[in-house]
Amino acid sequence: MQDKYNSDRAHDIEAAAQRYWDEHGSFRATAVPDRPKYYCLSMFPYPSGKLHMGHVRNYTIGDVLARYHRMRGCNVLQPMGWDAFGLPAENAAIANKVPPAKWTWDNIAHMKKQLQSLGFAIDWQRELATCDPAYYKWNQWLFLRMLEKGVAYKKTQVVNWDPVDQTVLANEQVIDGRGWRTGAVVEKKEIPGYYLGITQYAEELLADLEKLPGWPERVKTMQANWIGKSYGVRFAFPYTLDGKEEKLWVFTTRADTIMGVTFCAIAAEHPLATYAAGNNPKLAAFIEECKRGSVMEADLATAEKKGMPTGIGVTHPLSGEKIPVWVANYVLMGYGEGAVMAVPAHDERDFHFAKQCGLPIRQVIKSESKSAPAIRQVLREGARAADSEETHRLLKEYGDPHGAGAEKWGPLLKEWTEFDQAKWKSWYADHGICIGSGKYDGLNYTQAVDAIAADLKAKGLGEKKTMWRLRDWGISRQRYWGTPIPIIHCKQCGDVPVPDDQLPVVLPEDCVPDGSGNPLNKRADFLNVDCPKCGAPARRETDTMDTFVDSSWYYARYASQRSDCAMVDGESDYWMPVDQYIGGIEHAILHLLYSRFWTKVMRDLGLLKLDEPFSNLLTQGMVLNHIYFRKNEKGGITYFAPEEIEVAHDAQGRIGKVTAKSDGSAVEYGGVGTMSKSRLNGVDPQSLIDEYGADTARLFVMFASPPEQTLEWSDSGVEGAARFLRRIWSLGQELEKFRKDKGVDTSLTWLWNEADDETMKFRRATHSLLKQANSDMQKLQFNTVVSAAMKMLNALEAFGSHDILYKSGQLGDPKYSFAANRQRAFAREEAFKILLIALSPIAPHITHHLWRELGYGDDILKAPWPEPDPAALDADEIELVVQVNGKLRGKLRVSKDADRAAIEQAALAEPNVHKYIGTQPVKKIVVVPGRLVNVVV
RNA sequence: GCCGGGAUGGCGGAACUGGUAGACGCACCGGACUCAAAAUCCGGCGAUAGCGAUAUCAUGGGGGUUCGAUUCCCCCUCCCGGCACCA
Repeated sequence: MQDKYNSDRAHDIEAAAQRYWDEHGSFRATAVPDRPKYYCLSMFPYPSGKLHMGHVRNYTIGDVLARYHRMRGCNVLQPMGWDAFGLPAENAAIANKVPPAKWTWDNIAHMKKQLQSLGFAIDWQRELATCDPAYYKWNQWLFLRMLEKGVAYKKTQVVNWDPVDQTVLANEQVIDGRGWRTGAVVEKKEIPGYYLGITQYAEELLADLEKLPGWPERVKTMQANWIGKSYGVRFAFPYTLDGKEEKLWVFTTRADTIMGVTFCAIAAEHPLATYAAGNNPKLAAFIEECKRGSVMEADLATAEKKGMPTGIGVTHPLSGEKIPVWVANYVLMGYGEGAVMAVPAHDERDFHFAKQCGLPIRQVIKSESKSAPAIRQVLREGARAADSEETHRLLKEYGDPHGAGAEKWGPLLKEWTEFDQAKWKSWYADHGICIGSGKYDGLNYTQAVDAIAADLKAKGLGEKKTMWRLRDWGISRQRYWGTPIPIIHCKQCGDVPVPDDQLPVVLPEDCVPDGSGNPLNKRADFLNVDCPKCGAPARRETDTMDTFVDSSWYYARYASQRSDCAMVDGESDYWMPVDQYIGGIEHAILHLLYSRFWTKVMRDLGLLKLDEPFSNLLTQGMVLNHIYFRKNEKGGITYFAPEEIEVAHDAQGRIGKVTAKSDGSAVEYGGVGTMSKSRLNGVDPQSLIDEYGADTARLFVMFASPPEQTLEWSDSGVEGAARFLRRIWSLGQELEKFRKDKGVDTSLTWLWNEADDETMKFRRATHSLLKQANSDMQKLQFNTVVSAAMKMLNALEAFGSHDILYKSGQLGDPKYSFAANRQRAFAREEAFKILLIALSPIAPHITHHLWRELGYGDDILKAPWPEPDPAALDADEIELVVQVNGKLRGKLRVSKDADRAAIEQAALAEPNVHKYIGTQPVKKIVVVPGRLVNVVV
């Protein structure tokens, strides 16, 4: 074995380990029906060119889990692939005049090499790229099945349209109302496109979130908010137009305020607005203005309230009053009915609009007492809660809820829990008792909504209804680099699906987009086809699918034999669902929601046998780095890369003066932020691998912070990780050297009766650290797993060395008996093995190497994961903490089965305890077994 | 505005179901080795007082429950993230 663990050594052993895994097919996954499986999946990367630090973090987390579960005895599947369609390839093509296909495949080749150099336990035989016709064929195939089922359909939508590029722009590509590339004023345009009926699954998508205890709460709430279920009443305002009876439908969640309606507001796109504009040019102009506005929702939210009267009046369904109808820019055509009842007294938007336009405001709700928090506190804590005026008042009025007042509190309690459970958010702020509402006066929210809904229903003018925020998923993109939508447009037959036997519709790969429109529109060979129905010349659809389609089911494809005859096969029944999915929080809604939807569709088509694709989800935090900059006189900012910076520290270790290496003058420190090109604070993982090797990179990334939190980059932290590996190496070298030199038998066995106390203690430390590491691994808290490994190494080093143990060729430091020395040697070897195994998922190369060098086995991957030895953890004596009035006053060693009385007595006998008790009488003694004694005086 | 998550030394972060706050690492300080530096090794390292043993104060702020609170409850401040004319 070589002396030093340096960069070259690391690269050598890493390459050798990777070769070993490759030659042994170590990570090939085969379905074995009876074996427990673990499907570990990291979100596949977009092949942008090279890996970034986020990838390293993401895939290291996945790899640690894959290796850990494998050593725990699971049959592990960890695949990898490429989310290879998308805009960046087109932009690169425009910039470099290279076809997107070539650019993409080149990037894939490079990034694959980088991934391999990190030693991930990936089954590369299952690799897939979504731009491969063999993959996207099944996008097309499933799309056609959806069409048949009515889950996919065609409709005309309003989009951002760049008139110069002749293409649809995503909301993010519209900057200040102009196209990001052309600078042309973006138009709102209605164009036809294909939609997937995700709303048909809204109820299930919401309800099934409960089946996902292994998902982070925040992701689930984000999805729930996105799906946006709201309960309310849909009802109509009748009116007469040109002698005909018509109805203006609206939706409201606040039917209790219906008697406060002073006008109705409709969206600019509402049919009634179009009608009213017919003989009102001013209104027509206003409607045009509204339509031209940005479709970005955030812009809408901040826009000023504007509106115009239509001149049309409708009848209030309950009071019979005449209500004017206004066109208002704050009403969205896409939600509900595109029309609302306006109650300025109890709705903020209506209020602002009414103020702006001089419309009347009528209060119909009296706020209930603002005592909800107080009620909550009283109900929870009873009579003790009287710490505010409000709780005092309530207690005085009703009595103790857990005592005499229980009966009076009953209804209040019931009401409160109902409100709480239904998450009726702003109960005390907004909900209240009806006033000025005729027969509804005195009713609370629930009662009023019930009564009003019933009355509306009786008149045939409305009923309770559930509304969703979720909209159907538009998948048509006027883009080249994506899955072609398998439709042929025929003059006679209309939109004809491409027959299954003609799939895939292959995307021509030699196109070079020039930035103006979709190049497929210029490809006669692609465009012109015969109608599959009538045979007449027809035109192929040139829109491609949203790339989120590609990523909605790739996990199921990995889990199958990737055959040309089936989208997925029986193998997926074995592997699915994904046991652990790992990826960025930025996918919390779109990708994860689409995938859940897609899985349900595939289930309904009999392709998959599960409701949810991902059992457990880990959303890893972003990677941050320090930001350094200097402001120039004009206010511009110049950024400095961290390696161009010199940081001075004061005697306390605080950051002092920060200077640029180039000119030695001061630079400002801007804290930490995400790694970005513009701020020059990115770190290329390749440079890290080149300098230290993969193990150091992996170790640092896992140690620096828990996986869900942000990770702050630190060069000295990386150095620290490398230092730790060097120490492990030296220890391994010491163990090996001793064996070679002394030729001593390594097959020692543990004989507890030969071991001395120090050895017992050392072994106890080792096994309790193992216990901690195991539980942290289970909790996915890898930073403390590393910390446990570091503690093991510290303990090992402190315990002495084999050099001393085997001095002069005989087994023994003369201080100890021969037998005791043998046990010391055993305990060290055992601890080192445990350390290597515990560390192996995180730093697989060095541990693989040392395991073999030291003759512990052929392959550390085949070593079973160790469990702590209960006998080692068992101590005859335990240490108890002694407190007086809850303050630490001393420590106590007692026998492990000392009884309460003995412990109390021993505690009272402590001199320091005496000192603090003094002459005060002892009130009571709290004994927590195995932990502490607290003497209360 | 609504929803979610946070706040612990100079820094990243530990603390199992309420039980020794600050593990582990980084930075910093002192020492050994060295002609010297780096590397390595040994020691120190929350604040205040004290030569010291030790004491007091400390987990964003205020209150509460408890023998005991970083942990549970109430109120407040600040930070981060998501959604946002959703009727």
